[in-house]
Amino acid sequence: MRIATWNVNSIRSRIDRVVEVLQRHDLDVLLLQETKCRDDQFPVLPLSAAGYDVAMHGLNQWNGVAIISRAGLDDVEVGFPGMPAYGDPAVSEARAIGATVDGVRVWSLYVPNGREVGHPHYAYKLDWLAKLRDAAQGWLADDGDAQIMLAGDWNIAPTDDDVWSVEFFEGKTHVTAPERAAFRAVVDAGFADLVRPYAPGPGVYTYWDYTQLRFPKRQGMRIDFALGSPALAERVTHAEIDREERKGKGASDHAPVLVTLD
DNA sequence: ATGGTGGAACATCCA
Repeated sequence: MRIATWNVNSIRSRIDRVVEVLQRHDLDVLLLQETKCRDDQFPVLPLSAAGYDVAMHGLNQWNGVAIISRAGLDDVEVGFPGMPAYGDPAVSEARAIGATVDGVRVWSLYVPNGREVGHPHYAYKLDWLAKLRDAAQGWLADDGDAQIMLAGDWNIAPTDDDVWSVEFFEGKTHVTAPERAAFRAVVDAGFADLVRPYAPGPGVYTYWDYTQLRFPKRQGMRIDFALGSPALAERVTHAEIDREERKGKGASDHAPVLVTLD
């Protein structure tokens, strides 16, 4: 089984690339973030024509997550238990959707950006990650043999090797100690980075800002991850970051991250 | 090895 995660930065503006990625990589499952549309706006037909089903969750033009699968979509769940809301009044955002595909519980996750250190959105980000850790820890406690994938845009560069310049990011979000600790807590709960063994750094990224020629200058960040429970991790036979997909007109600012299971 | 951001309610916000 081949599973990928991708921050697509608008499904409506990228649907042709999504179908092409599904076919080029012979994907069974594609987890999307930043679909940026309501469910009724989601372009389902091109995916149906390609043989895929979709479970989507979008409330407005912001955020939005989806799971595309040609291997089943069971027990679809919107949001994880305990997921925090944001704003005044606090509203639950479209940042998490889960489903079971052929015995694998997959989650498409769009971690809050944080905006600036000290901003309410930064506290929200840390709380969201802590609650995700709690939920995921509970799933493993319930069944230590569960095959669980936590994949998506984590908006965290876990180590200095994961940014093009430590100096550039000093004092900015994505690299602060609390964010890195929150990410590490999920790993420590039993969810390993499934991709890193197959895509070692430094200088290996999943995101490049649209501005300042960041991509051709190879100035990116590794912020998109597929983490897996022990039972899932032992099934991984290959993984890669599709850097080619970041090239050309109409690219997302994120690259797809792919995992192959036996 | 790409083209000086891009996407969305098209005003600004968000990333």
